[in-house]
Formats: sequence, C-alpha cells, structure tokens
Amino acid sequence: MTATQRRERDRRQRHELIVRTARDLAEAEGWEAVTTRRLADRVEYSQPVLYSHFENRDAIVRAVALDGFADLAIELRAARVAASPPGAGVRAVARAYLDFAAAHPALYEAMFTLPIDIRFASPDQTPQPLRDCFAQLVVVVGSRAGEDEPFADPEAGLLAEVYWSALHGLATLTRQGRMPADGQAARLDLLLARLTPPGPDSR
Amino acid sequence: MTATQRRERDRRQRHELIVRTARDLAEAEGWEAVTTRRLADRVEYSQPVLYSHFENRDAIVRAVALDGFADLAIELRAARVAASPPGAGVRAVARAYLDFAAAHPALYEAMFTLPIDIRFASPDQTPQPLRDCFAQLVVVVGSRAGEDEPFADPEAGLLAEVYWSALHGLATLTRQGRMPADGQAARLDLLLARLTPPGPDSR
DNA sequence: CATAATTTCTAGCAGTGCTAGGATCGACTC
DNA sequence: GAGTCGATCCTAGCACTGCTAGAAATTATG
Repeated sequence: MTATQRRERDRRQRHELIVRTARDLAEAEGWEAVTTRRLADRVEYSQPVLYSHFENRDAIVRAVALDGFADLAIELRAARVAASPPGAGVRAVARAYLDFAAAHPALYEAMFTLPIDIRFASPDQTPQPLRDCFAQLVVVVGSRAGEDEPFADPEAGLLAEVYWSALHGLATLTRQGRMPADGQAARLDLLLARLTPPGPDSR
Repeated sequence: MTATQRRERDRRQRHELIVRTARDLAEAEGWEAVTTRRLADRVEYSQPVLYSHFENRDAIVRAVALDGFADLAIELRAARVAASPPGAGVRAVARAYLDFAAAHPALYEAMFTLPIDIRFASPDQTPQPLRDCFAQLVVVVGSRAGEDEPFADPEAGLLAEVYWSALHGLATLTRQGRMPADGQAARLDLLLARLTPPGPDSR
C-alpha cells in the first residue's frame, strides 16, 4: 500500500509544481506565453500529463487564481490586524490590496480579469479563500472600532463592494497604463477620505 | 482622377465595414470568436485584405475601441447636458457610463481590458475621443454649479480619476460575474453620496 | 521471470495569426 | 479595340495554439 501512497504524494507534488510553474511563467512573460507546450517543457513532462491533472488550460489558470486568493486573504488579514489604531484598518487593507495587485500583476489578472469559472458571492459555491478576502473588507469597513463582528453596520456589505470596485478599478487601470501610475497614493487618500471619513462621529 | 477617388472611397467604406463587423461579431459571440478567418468570411473577402487595412488583429480591436470612445464621449456629454439640476450631472454621467458598459460589454472590453496600444492621459498622444470622455467626468465633478471650466476645482482631475476607477470597477466586476448584478443601483447611490456629497455647502 | 496494469510520450487534428507567391482584374497606351 | 502594366486579391502555406488517440515504456503483480 505504500507504493500507491507514494504515487499519490508524487502526483500532488507534480500538481503543485505545474501550478507554481504556470504562475512563475505568467508573472515573467505574461499569460499569453503560458502555452501548454512551454509549460510542459518547464515541468519536464510532455503535454498530456498536464491534462491528467487539469481538464484544460483554463483549469490551470483557475488553480493559480485560487492560490492567489489564498495569498491575498493572508495579506489582507495581516494588514488589518497590524493596523495600529484599529480605525486605520481600512487604509491598511486598501493599501495591502493595491500593493498585492502591483506586486503580482499576472496573478491579479488571473484572479480578476481572465475568464476563470468561479462562482463569486455565492454562499455555498464560492471557495473559502475568496470569501475570506471579501470578509476582510467587510469587517474593516463595517466595525471601525470593534472587530470580528462581520455585519456590525448593515451597510457594510454594500460599502465593501464599493470599496472593492474602486480598488479594483485603480489597480487595473494603472496596471495596463490606462491611468498614470504616480498619482496612485493621492487617489487612495482621496478615496479613503470620502468613502469612510474619519469625522467627529467616530461611531 | 475620379477613378482613384472612387477607389479610396471604397477602401474607406471597406475599412468601416471591417470595424463594424468585428464589433458586431465580438458583441454577438465574444472577442475570442473574432478570428481573422471568421471576420474575413463575414465581410466576404479573404484574410489578406484585412492585413491591407490593419497591421494585425490587435489593430482591429484598437479601431473598434476608438469608435467606442467616440460613442461613449457622445453619451456622457448628452447625459451631462440633459441633467435637469446641473448638480445632478455627476449622477447622470455615472449612470450613463454604467449603462454604456452594460449595453456594449464587448465594446467596453476592447476599450478597457483588452491590450490595445493606446496612450492614455498623454497630452499629445492620447486620441481626442478618449480625452473627451475623461473631460466629461472632470467637468462634472469639478464645477458642480457652473460649467465648461474644466479645472474649477484643482482636485477635480484627481476626483475624476477616482470616480472613473470606481465606475470601471463596478462595470467590470459585475460584467464577468465577479459581483452580483442586482445591487448595482444601491452601490452607485452609495458611491455618489460619499464621493460627492450634496451637503449644505453646495459650493 | 512473465504477465498485467498504469503511466508516459509520440504523433496528429483542427484551428489560430500572419504572409509569400501567383492569379485576376482594372486602367491606360498605341 | 488589342496589348501592356500596375494595383488588387486570393490560394496555399508556415509556425504556432489547445487538445487527444494510440503506441511505447515503466511499474507492479502472479
């Protein structure tokens, strides 16, 4: 029985290797360079082994995207809990989001612009890492003093969606040169100041 | 001389036909269905004639996108001047933007997500229709009572960029199912209320 | 060691963007 | 009008893509 166990472990390792290699290749040369042949070359197997792990090329992109959501969730949570005054959580999370998008453009592209087949905002079909990402936003815009009560503000879900849209817009438009990259900090400041003003009513 | 004139006119008409057909085909079956063969079939010419009009496939997408910017500029301007209280211009333009994105998803994709090679935000290299689009936003967020003074508010440019990002995020995330489509009106209301509050200081 | 089962690769299909070369058509000259 | 020339167009093909059937090689089993 240890033989089949070893084979399953090898298969899992090779699975990871493919995803990792696809991600690296995409980050280095763009997603259009991630062809099945080139990817097979890099992992030192022939093309058909890719199809023994993934249904098609899109499934590989999807796997990379899912990894990305897990990474993003970790970074957003870290930024939130590390925010020195808890009220600064929104800014910290927003900055972490933009930094993530800028640091891993191809990964971000897989997560948010390429046609992967993932249910978003579905209570039972949306993968956990994806829900975790959104939850960080909801928590941080919902309860600005207290924490860990996801829906302290009934408008929190809506506001989180608006925040997400704005951040996504900033990230994508600057990435592909549709907006100058240098004003980004000022734009974020303006967005934060108006969407969640730190006014006298600190709730 | 009338012979060459006629030929040039025919060439222009065929140019328009190609762009129009590419746009229709993309809107009907998505951009990945716009192959040079299928496009050539639809315009009832062979593939190489496409390349006598455009350098490559990307140039066709770019031409469609440029048409789209012209269309969008017209609709944004129309929405702005038709806004009954001039202060409602922001809402009118924002709604027109989202309506445009929802009504022509493939066109919007060409304009804002596909890799076309267009200089944005460059004073001398950015095509006019593109600048017109952005100008509508700047005017409407800058001077909320008076009009036609593009930079009444020095922050207008920045605020317009933030608006644009948020609208673009809303449009793209809802389009490819990354965000439920039904809350869109509520999200727009929230965005407008916070980004340009109609507060007592109506400037 | 021989057989069976599994894994892997070679070779190929249909389709892609793009292009070189020859065929076809129009216009101008004698 | 016949013949030449030049612009226009199409056929055929290249290298590449995602994907797969069937042969080859490798591994486990009796």
